[in-house]
Amino acid sequence: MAVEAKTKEQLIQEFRVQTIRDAAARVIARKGLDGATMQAIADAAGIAKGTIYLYFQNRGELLERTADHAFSQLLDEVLGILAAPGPLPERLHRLIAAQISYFDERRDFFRLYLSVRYPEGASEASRRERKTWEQHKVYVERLTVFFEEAVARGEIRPMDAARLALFVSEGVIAILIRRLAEAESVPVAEDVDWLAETILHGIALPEEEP
Amino acid sequence: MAVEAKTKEQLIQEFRVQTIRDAAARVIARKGLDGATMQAIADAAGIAKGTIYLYFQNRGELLERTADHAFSQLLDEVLGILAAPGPLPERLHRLIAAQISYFDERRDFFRLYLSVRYPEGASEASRRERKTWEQHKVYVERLTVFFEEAVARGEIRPMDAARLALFVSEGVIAILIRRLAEAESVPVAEDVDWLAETILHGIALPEEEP
DNA sequence: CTATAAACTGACCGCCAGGTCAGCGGGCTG
DNA sequence: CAGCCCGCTGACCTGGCGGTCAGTTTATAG
Repeated sequence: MAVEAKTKEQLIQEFRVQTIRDAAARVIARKGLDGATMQAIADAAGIAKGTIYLYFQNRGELLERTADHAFSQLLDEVLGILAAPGPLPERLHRLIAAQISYFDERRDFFRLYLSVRYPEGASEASRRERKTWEQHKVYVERLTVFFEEAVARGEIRPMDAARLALFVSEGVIAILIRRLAEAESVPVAEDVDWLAETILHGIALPEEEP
Repeated sequence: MAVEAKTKEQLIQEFRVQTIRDAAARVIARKGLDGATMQAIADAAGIAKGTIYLYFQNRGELLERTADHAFSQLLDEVLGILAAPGPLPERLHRLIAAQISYFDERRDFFRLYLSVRYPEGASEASRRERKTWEQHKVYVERLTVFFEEAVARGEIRPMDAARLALFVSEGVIAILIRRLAEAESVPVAEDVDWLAETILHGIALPEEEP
């Protein structure tokens, strides 16, 4: 009895948390971080503002957990690809495809992603949003290791893996910005191919090929 | 007399505008966009808050003109490089060098740059900051033409110039993020070389070279 | 059906931002 | 030197935000 009741409570709790998170994500996507007021989120969730505070400590926690949840799925997928075996070009391709597809199917989340991605400037940054996007850091770090291993294995030419990791992650964003800017985009596969190809071989003319 | 007086007025006007713009840039750099309140900017400029409104309509205009002014110098330089003759690798190199050097010497401005760079999300974006960074658009458009011409001239292999332009501009940002994240950076030249090299030749092993 | 507890509500609070404007004072004119 | 002009000031206003909590509604138990 006690156990069952507790479980039920937890389910309801979880359901409410999820409802609020989803509403927050929708509002941020539509109006940006600044436009995502507690009232707007409450309205979007169809509840009263006060109710949010039964499930989240404050606005900061809500935003943070919204972002964490929204991207944990993508992060898992990406880390899986990084951990899997296979030739580098194929894994790089899958890596890029996963990210572009994710945001292409959830265009609104990209705005949330951008809002949250950059390190709050050095020095005495405002207290707002301290945690600075833990997941993105994990991703870049893991990507760095990925390239380090590729260099060690002789799959790519020797180069600074950390620089490369950031370069690749920004390259994905470049393409996404372009995709989302235009109303009707080319197929995802085209952008993925282009990006993988460009990162692998650069833009210069091939030196000597048949 | 009238003319001279008018000139003097204009000089004073311009001096005030510049003082305020500079103060705004400093504050944004130190505290971020959100932390750049009118009061904070006034304090930094050593004037009263009300005075700002004698020279700028409102906060939006001040921020916009601050950004415009801060980067017009960089934009001029970059457009000059794009318009100049020379072999593509060299021009690409100079292009990257100009941007990285600029922000390396004015690290604080990079924060301002990031704040302002992205298109305000589609749909019914908040009225805040409408103009969406005209200069950056000009830069990317001009860069697109630059690559189109390079393709036409056979200097690089055929590829989508618009995609490439965005890719290059984001690549610069990737390196800048990395530079500014670490306290003591490697020489600018190293990063520039790396980026130009990577964009030109990619990361794959060379096919067949001596 | 009633009593009690839990979940929910939204009017309210304090705070702080952008923006205003009546008045102050330093310098130019006559 | 008097007095006016005008750039400048900063106390003040207004609005909207995050956050609270007394009161209401709803669910559960007996």
